[in-house]
Amino acid sequence: MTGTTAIDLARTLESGQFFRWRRRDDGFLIVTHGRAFVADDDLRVRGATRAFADRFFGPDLTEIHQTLERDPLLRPFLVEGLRILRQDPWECLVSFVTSCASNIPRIARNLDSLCASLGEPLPFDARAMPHPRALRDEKLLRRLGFGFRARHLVPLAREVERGALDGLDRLSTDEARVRLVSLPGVGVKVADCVLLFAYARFEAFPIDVHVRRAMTGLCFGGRPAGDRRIREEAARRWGAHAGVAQQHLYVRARSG
DNA sequence: GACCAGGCATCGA
DNA sequence: TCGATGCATGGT
Repeated sequence: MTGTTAIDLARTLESGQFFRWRRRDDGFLIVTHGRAFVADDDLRVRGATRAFADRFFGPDLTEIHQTLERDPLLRPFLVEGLRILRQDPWECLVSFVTSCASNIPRIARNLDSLCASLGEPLPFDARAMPHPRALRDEKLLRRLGFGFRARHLVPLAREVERGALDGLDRLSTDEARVRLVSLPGVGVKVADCVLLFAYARFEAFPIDVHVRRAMTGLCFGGRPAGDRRIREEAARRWGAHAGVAQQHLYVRARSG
């Protein structure tokens, strides 16, 4: 038993939760947790242990999927094989601060530039996400194309260096969110992405423009609803699995 | 040349 | 607590 049943790797990587991957002839190059490895559609892995890859791929969601299917409103939005990856918290934090008012190709490009410029070399010609102490120069980040996002990244890195993420995994989701939101450049949406994609808090429900549109159409008859009501509705419908539902909604809302 | 993008911080009502 | 605005830049 590998723990990697029922995963569509391509669909999962393309779902906008993780940006440090690239297609190759022989599979996908994945850079995470300071390492680089290659995985193919059959989940054969090179450059990492089975256990490392499986942990990154996240837990099997078959049971959660079956639970979500019972919601007739959500059922048409569900896609097969979509996982919630388990990312490195710092790497995930940088990624979603960078995602602010951006788009997936640009986010990936920004992060690649950052890693090429400041990251340690890895196998497969990859570069790691730089350590927080390496993010010292806002002007460099602006030259790399981060725009106004550069403003927060240096102070954010300093806070992380001082231990802002230490022990976060032992806090409740609400407590962890409070701490994340206190960091520079981190609002509720970015915090929820980090909680969902790095800490496997499946109750976290990031609301971006696509999910907001999908939810107002789905649950509020197309009438505008505040994020507070959307969050309450998601919690009421899907509870501890709201974040998983969110990722399906996001994928479908973007692909049409 | 608007308009929008996996938002956040700030300010005024 | 809510709505408007500025923030950089690239794509449509």
